[in-house]
Amino acid sequence: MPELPEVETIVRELAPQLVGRTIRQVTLPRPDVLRGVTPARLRRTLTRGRIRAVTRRAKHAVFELASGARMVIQPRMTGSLMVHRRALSPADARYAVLTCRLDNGRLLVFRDVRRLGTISLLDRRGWTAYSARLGPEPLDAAFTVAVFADRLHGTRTAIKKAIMDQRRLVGVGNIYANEALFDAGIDPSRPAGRLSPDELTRLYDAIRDVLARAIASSGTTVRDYRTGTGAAGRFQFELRVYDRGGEPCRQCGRRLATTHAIDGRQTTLCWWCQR
DNA sequence: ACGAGGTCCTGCGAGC
DNA sequence: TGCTCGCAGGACCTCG
Repeated sequence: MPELPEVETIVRELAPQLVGRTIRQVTLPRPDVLRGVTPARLRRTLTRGRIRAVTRRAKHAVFELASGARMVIQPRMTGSLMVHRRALSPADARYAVLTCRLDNGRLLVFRDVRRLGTISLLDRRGWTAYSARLGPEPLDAAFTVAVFADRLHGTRTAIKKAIMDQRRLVGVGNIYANEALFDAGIDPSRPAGRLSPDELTRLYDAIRDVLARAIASSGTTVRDYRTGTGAAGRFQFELRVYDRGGEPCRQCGRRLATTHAIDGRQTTLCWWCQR
């Protein structure tokens, strides 16, 4: 599932192939993924649009056009973004949600099997408002441990749920929440506002470290995720807890436990190392 | 203000 | 073997 490192990887690979290109033709076989924009308006805005930048905000890929319009794509669970050199295979075409034919003949394709992903279209003002509703970027220099502590202050929500709340900080989903809490040695069910300054610092460091290491490995492929060139990520080989329920803890050797007690999401932890 | 739970969506694996 | 059922889960919604 694309979280911050996966979307960052996708965007870094797509940008050199897309920036400066003009969109010639748009096909939208699955318009139910659109949010706040009609198929006609998206087509009209994209067609003949020149791509000025491809960036990431939170877990979203942002395609900025010369007109100032931004198409924001959230891959969510099973979404992928790729540039194809030739016509799509039947398997790709089956799940294609949006296809943009470029002036060099290549195809930018948003593919999403489950279609929990979304596409929206924002003008400058809409983008400012959209971005303002999201929390700070955890890898930005402005995101200090003091900012992190402030974002968690006073809430009794489980710390795992809190760090996945995109209004508090962005980019952390289920995989990296599990990993960061293990790395920091913190029980995921602890009330967020009750963490000691030392625990907050450890978790802050763990979040930034795991995200940076995952970017260096081009993300985590457990099932569906592919990079912008179609390759699998490599961080699944570095995972310490996620998807490892029942297996031995890499730190103490005890059996890792999986629960669904926090927000109904799969949580894997070591009861010994995360007390 | 916050927490709990429902909704979207479809492939896959468990179980009978 | 072939079927049904429930799970995977990020963001957004409503209800209490």
